[in-house]
Amino acid sequence: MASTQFSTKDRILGAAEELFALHGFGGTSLRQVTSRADVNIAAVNYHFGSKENLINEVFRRRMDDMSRQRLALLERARREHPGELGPVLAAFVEPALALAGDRHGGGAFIRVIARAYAENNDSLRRFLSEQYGHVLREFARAIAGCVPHLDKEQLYWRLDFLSGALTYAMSDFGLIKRPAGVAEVAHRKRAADELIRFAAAGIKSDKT
Amino acid sequence: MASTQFSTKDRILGAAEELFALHGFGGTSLRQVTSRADVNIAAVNYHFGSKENLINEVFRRRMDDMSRQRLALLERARREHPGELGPVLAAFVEPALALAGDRHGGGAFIRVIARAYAENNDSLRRFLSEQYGHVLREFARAIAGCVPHLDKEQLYWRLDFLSGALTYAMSDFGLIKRPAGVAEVAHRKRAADELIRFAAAGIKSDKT
DNA sequence: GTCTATACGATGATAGAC
DNA sequence: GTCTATCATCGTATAGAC
Repeated sequence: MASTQFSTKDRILGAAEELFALHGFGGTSLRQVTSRADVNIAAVNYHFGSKENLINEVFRRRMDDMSRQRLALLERARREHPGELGPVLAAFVEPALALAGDRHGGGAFIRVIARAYAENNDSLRRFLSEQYGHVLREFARAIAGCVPHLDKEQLYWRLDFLSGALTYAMSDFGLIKRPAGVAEVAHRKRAADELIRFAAAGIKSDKT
Repeated sequence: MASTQFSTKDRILGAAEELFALHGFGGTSLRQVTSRADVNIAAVNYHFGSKENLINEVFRRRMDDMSRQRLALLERARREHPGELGPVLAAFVEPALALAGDRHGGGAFIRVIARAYAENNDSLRRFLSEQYGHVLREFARAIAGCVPHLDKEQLYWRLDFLSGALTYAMSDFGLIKRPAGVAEVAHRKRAADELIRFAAAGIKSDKT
């Protein structure tokens, strides 16, 4: 079979990702997805079972990749800059912002995360915690090693604040918008640098 | 008329807020809303014109109140603690966390906010920016007065990070969970104190 | 002014033929 | 695996009762 061809399943995932990013979940109909992917409407239910599950699979494809990048960068930071907080934060922040800024579905990705907030009790949240909780715990350990005076509870508060700030930055929801004259890559780099500086100061802040 | 009765309009708003929090905008049908509110399906279009406008009005009911509290506390902070960053941040953070912890619908409201991210509702975004942007700008001015060395762009980045961390804290999404033995009010106070300290250090951080 | 009954086109999902 | 056909349900609109 020709390697230039994608499977029906992959074509659906790709089309869904692009459309979700553009118009959101509710704003994207499966008929739009299957039309863009050039497959029959019923194929999405055959391969994914439901629209809900299709959304989860779009998300997983990106999240797995991001987690690998984060852990690889974290290991490098520990090796090359032991005891330094900045490189650890960079390992956490940069793969996420790179993904959010990726034109191919990054927008969809961040919206799935936001949905996980909202569905406070739901299976998506459990899924995230089970699949990717070890990544967060690894970063908690690394940060604790850089800021040993911090007690554990306070460290977790500050990790939560970092995650929240990062999510917000990824979502482009706030005051800051990318100016027309600035390239996407440069904008992401700026966001990462600003966030790392902000969070480093916050995390190092005195206990009392 | 009896004051113990809510109007049709209010019953629709209340039912919508609860259901939006539970199942999202897309996941909540107007028929579910009107069924819970015990009104006819057509009443929502009569009173609100569309589902989209109903969503906006659900936001307005909570946001107007929170914005008033924020601005009142901000004015007091400027009067009683001129030049101090902490009280300004407290004026921004505390009304939001109080709303998130309020048993009367506020808890539902924060989940509604997360839904807004998740579903990338552009018109809701525009609505929020138009209606409440002046509050954020007022805080930007106040913070700039406390940290004059910060240039404007950097200030806006940091305000976005603060907003993100605050939203995350409001949602109870992260690693930190309220322990069973801690009262809701005490947990909110702890969250506010931790966030104010974290953000103050981040905002004051040196430019380079 | 408020509200209801009802209808319309589009959607997500499913069953069964191929 | 993929299709066509079909179904319940969705948001919205309208006509008219009180």
